Amino acid sequence: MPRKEKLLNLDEIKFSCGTCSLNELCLPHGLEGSDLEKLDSIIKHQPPLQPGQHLFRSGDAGQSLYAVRSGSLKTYCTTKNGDEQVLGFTLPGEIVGLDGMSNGQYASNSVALETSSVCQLPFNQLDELCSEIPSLHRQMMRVVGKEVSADHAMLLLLGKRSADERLAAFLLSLSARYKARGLSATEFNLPMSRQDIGNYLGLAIETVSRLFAHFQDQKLLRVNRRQVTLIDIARLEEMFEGCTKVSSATGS
Amino acid sequence: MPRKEKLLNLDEIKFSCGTCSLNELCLPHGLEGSDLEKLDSIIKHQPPLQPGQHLFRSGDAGQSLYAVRSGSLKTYCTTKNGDEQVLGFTLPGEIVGLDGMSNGQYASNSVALETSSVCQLPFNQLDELCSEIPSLHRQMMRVVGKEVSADHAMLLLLGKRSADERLAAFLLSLSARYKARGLSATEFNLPMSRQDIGNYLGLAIETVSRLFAHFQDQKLLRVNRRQVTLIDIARLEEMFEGCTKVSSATGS
DNA sequence: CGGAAAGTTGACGCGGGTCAAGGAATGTGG
DNA sequence: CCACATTCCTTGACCCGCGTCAACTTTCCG
Repeated sequence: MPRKEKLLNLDEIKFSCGTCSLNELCLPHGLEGSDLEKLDSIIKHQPPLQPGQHLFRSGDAGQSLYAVRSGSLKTYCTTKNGDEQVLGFTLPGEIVGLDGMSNGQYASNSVALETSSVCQLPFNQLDELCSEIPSLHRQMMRVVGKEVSADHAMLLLLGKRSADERLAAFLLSLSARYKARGLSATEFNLPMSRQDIGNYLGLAIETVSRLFAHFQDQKLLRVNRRQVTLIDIARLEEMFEGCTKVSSATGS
Repeated sequence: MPRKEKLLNLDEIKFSCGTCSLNELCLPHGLEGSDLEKLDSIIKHQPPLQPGQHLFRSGDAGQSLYAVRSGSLKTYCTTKNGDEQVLGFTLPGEIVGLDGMSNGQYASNSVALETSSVCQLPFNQLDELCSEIPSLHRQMMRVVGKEVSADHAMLLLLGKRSADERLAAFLLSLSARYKARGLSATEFNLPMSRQDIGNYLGLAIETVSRLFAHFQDQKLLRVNRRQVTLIDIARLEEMFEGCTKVSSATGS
């Protein structure tokens, strides 16, 4: 099948950190030349994930970080009595799987919300590379520090903020992250369901739905199912004055 | 002043990772011999912190991690409108300051709850040492992964759990951490105020007070101001079935 | 076309926040 | 040693934000 082979080759060319448009947002940020190639050489590529397909599950003997290349993921954990807490959403250029570094198995689950592809970075090879390339080690630490900061901002959100402040913060975070990826800051599709949003923000799904309606009444945004248009970002920000920006782990 | 000099020498001898009883809980875990000495050599010691004294503040150009040697710290962040969210409490052997790794300044504040001493670990020297000692790099990653896992467990707690489940989880976490340090798992002093507990758990101070009274009525524990005696740990755990254990960043 | 999943909207009630008052421990100056 | 203030904690009364329950609509998908 020569046709398939050709496609694979094309993929391999396209999937290098050096030519990846997310480069600056992602782990390679700050790396150059041969260092970039070394990082490239340890990355394993996989067939894209289908919606609903898991990248890893809690308890999996996971030994890799993953950088999202396209699509989006949802990370969540579950309790023994079965209910689920959404921990975050991962957009292209962001890293997922950090909680697997503690003891060799993941403490959370990660599932594709849409068709998504990821770059797999095995821990042990990444570790080795970090000794060779000091700036990679430093970049790893930055990514990790960012994740910790983001989680802390989220703790503040859940601990102190009212329902409308939470939703405003969530939309602003998405907006900023899309903008950083060269997409529109005001018009985007939500990759996740109301269920997921509510769960993530510690709110009932009905509350989320009502808040969207309420925001629309106030001319803060327009919303039609998953299509959102932010109209008055300034007032949304004002409404949410004072919280550190909520974002996921990224480079830089 | 020969007397002072002698004291200082004693301190220096006592304050080495090799002889520290927290060794196994802390960053040096897994290191031996000369590696341990190298780590020791980059640690800066400081005069103990007094209650209420800050280790660092949000925005400080912080360039260090800190390992708590004795006492306890509270980490918190603030919003522009002034209110405060407690992010965690740090006990001996635990690491604080990870969120300073992302961009060279801390995103949170850390303050001593009682007289406390810490070991200061400058990032840049730690980075260098990580290239030299691969197992230190791996241990750093474990510590960081653990912090992320703990934060995720906390997100679940705030997002999904009722007030009594939150307090039960908090007490069990403290109990387990004291036990790991060779202290009693059933009798301990709370180093933090009701205010801090409530803030940390996303509850009003009055709610915390009422819950303590309620738990006491149910013979789950005895409490007198900050002195707590857990009577029925099994029922506390049952009450909190299903949440991952909440703990702070530690070694191993 | 039918059945399920996702989203919306309204009615109701409870968990826990808020307000207020008072007690207990600790500190401070006389 | 005592009056007094201050801080920390407790307890009660009230009430509101948001969860829960339920009915309905819309979209999705085989």
